[in-house]
Amino acid sequence: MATETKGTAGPAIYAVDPWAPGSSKRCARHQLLSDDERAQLAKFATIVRFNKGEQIYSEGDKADAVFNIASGLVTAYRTLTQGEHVTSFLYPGDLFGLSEEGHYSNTTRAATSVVAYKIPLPAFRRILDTNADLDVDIIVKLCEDLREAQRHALVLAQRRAATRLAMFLELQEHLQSASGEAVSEINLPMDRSSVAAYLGLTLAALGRAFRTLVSKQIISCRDRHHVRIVDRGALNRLADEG
Amino acid sequence: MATETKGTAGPAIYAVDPWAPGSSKRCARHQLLSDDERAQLAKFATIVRFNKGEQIYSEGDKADAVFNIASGLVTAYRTLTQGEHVTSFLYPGDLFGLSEEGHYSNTTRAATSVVAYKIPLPAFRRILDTNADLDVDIIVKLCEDLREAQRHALVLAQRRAATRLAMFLELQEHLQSASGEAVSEINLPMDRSSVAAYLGLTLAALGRAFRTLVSKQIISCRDRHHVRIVDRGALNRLADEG
DNA sequence: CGAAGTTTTGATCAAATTCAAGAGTAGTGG
DNA sequence: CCACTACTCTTGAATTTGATCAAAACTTCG
Repeated sequence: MATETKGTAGPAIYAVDPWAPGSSKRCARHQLLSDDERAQLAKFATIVRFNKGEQIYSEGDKADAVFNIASGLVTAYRTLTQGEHVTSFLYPGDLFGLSEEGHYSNTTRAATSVVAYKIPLPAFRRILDTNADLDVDIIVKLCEDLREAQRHALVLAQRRAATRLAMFLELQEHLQSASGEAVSEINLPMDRSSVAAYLGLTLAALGRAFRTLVSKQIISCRDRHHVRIVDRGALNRLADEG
Repeated sequence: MATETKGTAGPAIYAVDPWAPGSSKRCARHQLLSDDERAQLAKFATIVRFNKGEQIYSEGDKADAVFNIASGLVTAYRTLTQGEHVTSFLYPGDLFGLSEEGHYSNTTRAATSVVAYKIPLPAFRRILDTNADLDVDIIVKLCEDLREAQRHALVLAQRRAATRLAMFLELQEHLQSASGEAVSEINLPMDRSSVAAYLGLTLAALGRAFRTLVSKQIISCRDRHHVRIVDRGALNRLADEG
């Protein structure tokens, strides 16, 4: 596990280059920030650690800092009268705590143990004001987040549970391959109930969807957090033909 | 076909102030751009007009310009094998065509007749590079778009059709009140099938949902594009308790 | 090992989809 | 101005699918 301390590497924002002529490697994410930018941000950032299950901030809290994940997985969610809705899963290189108007718009919780940079909002704004390049980086990152949220909506618009799961698995695989990890197996660090809440399904329906995909020989599960794609063609068909 | 003429007043981007201390008027949107910024953008912008139903750009097209709506309603959607999924409805003051990586990520179509500013991407990037304030404005706008997309996902995560419709109506009303319009009646310029595609429902299910809300005396429909809220309490309850 | 929590599985019930037909709205041209 | 056509929208009946409720299997952790 990557343990970082103050002043070594600094915050990092990973994203695909949006201006690139849509050529060869459309999917590779890379570090947006220059060493100088990282150093500048690091000056004001503190390293914070959260244990699995610990809350980072709550929906409605006064927003006083933005966070940048160094390692671990964060779940962003909203609490409704009838249950939880998971807004997004946040990975290393992601920036969060930004999209608000004075108050955080959702609750965030460490899904695994998490190490993150915490940057006070005033400092962050000051850096934004003085560093035009960083502005553009943030814009790039936000565009990516926006696309991601739209993809999430696309998943939720699907009728069949198996389709939603198939799309989710492809999404996760894509995320992992884009960040350079090995893709022989899809890693799902979050627990089932979070996946269910992300996919707008009950735990029961999600379980059934997994069973369906496994019994159709489309995927196989080593354990609850490791899925292997057996028949990619069938998975693709499920994902885009509904 | 779209006719173009040179800009007069200039682009305008409307959004809520995200840094404002979460005090009194949390919902009011205002013009983000200064006169100077608008003038600068106007120098490179052309005015384009689209008739109802006309396509503005297609998913996958090379992204060569961003658009800013002056008047009218634009529908952004993706085409799937099984039908259309509406990503978002775009209103005057909205900016679109930005969230891509060299290629547009969805298709846009004029839902009514539309007047928009078209800003070539190279010029837009140049302005971004030289104008730090504009960067921040774009960031603010993107954060708002992101929240919007997340709200959309929240709507789609709802199980009952009547709930989705209730949330949609509240969203539309909120949008209209935030832009200063009268709110005695909710205006739905788009057609039913677009609403259904936005809500992830079939036309049939949406029709039934409307009928349910009307028969329960929660709303009343003057015609297909004008809805009045009769029992706001009940609508709220439906929207947040599922 | 045992206990609390999490996940799978099963049977019933409610709700949306599908398919098909009927009403309502434009929009066109005589 | 009305009638005609094409289109959009609503309504109805049968089927599919997920939710719900409840119980059993599996994990995890003390």
